[in-house]
Amino acid sequence: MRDFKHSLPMELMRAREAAMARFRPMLRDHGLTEQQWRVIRALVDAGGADVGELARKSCLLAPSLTRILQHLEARSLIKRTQNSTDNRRAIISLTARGRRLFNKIGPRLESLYHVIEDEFGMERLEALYTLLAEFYETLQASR
Amino acid sequence: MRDFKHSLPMELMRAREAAMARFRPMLRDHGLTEQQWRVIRALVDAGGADVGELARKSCLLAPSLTRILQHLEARSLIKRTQNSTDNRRAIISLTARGRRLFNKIGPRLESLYHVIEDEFGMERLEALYTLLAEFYETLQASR
DNA sequence: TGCATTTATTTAACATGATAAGTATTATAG
DNA sequence: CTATAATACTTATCATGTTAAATAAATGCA
Repeated sequence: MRDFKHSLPMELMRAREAAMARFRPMLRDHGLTEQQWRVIRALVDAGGADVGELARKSCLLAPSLTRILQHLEARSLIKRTQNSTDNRRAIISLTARGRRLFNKIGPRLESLYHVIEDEFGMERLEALYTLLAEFYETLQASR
Repeated sequence: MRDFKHSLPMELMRAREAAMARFRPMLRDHGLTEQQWRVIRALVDAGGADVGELARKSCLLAPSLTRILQHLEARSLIKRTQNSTDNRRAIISLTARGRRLFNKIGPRLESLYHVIEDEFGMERLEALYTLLAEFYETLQASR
């Protein structure tokens, strides 16, 4: 059997964890988990979205997102607007406070990201992005 | 700011999830989680290890591993041997039952993995492995 | 030897991951 | 119209992720 170390899901996880270890402490300093940050960032990107769209954009399962939104709402970082033609969907958006938090943390994470770019090199990083996207597309296509 | 979609941890996660979606149903059919399988596989690879070594090999945090070992022990898939010169470390190993489960599931997961190899292509897969390993080493080296 | 320190593992607490089941709303066939 | 199915979330349950604290055994040093 193939060597245990040579397991793709494990290698993907290790690489991801190595990167997250750089970002997580700063998020934690601001009382945010990695997943909560993904939601905030997706909301900045979309400027308001229903729960389903948010789940796709932030790569979170619906039940996880439900709980995360409860936490963020309790901290007044997001709000829900009930005005669609479909009463099942509430539109989620950032509050002013949520945007301020994003503006504070975002640039700091960016600079941590630039450190990784410098260490690993832009070319290899782009190559990695490309392979990852192709891998994902390949596996999705055959479903 | 860089596009939200272009986030390395997210891309790593999506790729990993696309792969795991292929493997998880079969593990579930045998009552195993992905993490429990990683422990079993690490034990086959090592043939007996203390908790710390097992945590490293299976890429699990110690508290998670503690709980997982409790589950596996309750199902008689692993056993603990208390014979080291260091009474803090118990040596974990598979039971005969654990090995049988591995022998049953392992080949099936292998063939699922071969499907991915065929779809994505060995060359690109090797390129991906190489980049992931280099990325991990780069980020570890500067700690 | 005696005691503070370090190391290995476990507990605790809270958040998320994963699956199944429940609820409310909307769409649709007849 | 109306019963039924499909959709969008939410709850529930159990397992793991993450951090901090606790426990216990081994080590180092006065």
